[in-house]
Amino acid sequence: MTSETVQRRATGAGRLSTQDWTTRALQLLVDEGVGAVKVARLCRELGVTKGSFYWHFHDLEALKKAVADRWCAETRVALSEMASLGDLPPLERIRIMATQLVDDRSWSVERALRDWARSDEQVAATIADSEQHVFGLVQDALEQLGHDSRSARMRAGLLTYAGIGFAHGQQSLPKPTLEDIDDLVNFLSSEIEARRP
Amino acid sequence: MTSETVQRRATGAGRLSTQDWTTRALQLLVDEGVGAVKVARLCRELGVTKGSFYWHFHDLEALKKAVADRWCAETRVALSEMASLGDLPPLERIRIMATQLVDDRSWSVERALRDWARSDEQVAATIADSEQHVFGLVQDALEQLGHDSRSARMRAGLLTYAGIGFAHGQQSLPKPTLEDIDDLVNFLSSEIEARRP
DNA sequence: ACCACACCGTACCGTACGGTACGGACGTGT
DNA sequence: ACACGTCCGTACCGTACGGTACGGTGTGGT
Repeated sequence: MTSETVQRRATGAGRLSTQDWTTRALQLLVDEGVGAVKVARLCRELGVTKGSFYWHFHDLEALKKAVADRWCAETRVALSEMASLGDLPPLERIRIMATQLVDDRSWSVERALRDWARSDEQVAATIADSEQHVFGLVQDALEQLGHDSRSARMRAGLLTYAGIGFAHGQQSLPKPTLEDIDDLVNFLSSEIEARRP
Repeated sequence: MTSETVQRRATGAGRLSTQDWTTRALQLLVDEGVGAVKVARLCRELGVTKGSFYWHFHDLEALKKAVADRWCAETRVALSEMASLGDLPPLERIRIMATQLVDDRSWSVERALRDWARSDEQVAATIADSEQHVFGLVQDALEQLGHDSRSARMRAGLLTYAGIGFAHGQQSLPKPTLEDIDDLVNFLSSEIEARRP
């Protein structure tokens, strides 16, 4: 039933569902920031008027909350999929996460959602959870490689913060290649050989 | 003359200068994001009306440009001060940069300005310059420590991205202590001992 | 004393936006 | 065929905002 509705709206005809609004709102949010998600703008892009919007949602906050709820759910799914990599060797887990972060277009929604989090508690909480989750995965992998907790904590934090930074960086710095990622993973898993005075 | 004007405005009396507007605008920008810097809001907080604003600036864009110009200038000064660390030992240079990044409150303006950069070309360009500059400093320091260019590039990118990420991260991850930074710097300057199969 | 200018207040306009009230079209079950 | 609920269009309101026009006020120079 819902799939049919979405299908019809995708072709331009038919009625709108809640998901149609949230998807378009999320797209607007990613492309042009929080300030671009407005009622009139959404209605114009969906080919409807405000009468439709205020039938589906009580107000703008309700729409934003729906978007946040949906994104939080999808993020939880993605994180659980990451956790299901537990049977792979630790080095491979880290490599996959690093590669996925760089290669995927997920950093664009990451960036948009992260500045939305400045004005929305729920989004901020979900992002914080996401950070801690990734950090924990990397830390566990490093500890399984024989690193003590202090070393694993430092290196996992370094990689996690670097991932966040990569999402927010301008494109001024050279984008790391697959070889760079290999170097990086090998580097992160290496032992400290000697300290220089 | 200007100092007197600023002084008097700081105590509540007197006329306003251009700097009074830019400082308050920057403060608003940092605290509540780009959407909070409005004419009426600024006038209310400065105890003036719009007649004053539109005498100092032609429109809102002019005010934003003034803020951007001023911040860009201050950033250039900070970067040149960083470059004046050239005579210090390389490890110390990296440690100072890392410590300053974590300890200082500069990350709050960093974060605000970086999402402003999404809608402003000048701000985006300045941030990109800043990134490349920091990256270059770290890379040079690592090369002076004997690392080949490929290794230095990877490690400098890792640290730079981690710095950006630290500015944008929620406070969910543990804030690195001074000891953590020591570990981090030692780790970044270490040699790869052995690769695990 | 007077003038000129920097600085600001007052009043006003156009527009964009969030939100409301209400009616009409369309399908669906009986 | 009838009623009912879903979904949306139309018209309208209040407000907040960017911007303009113009008059007033204080201060420094001559």
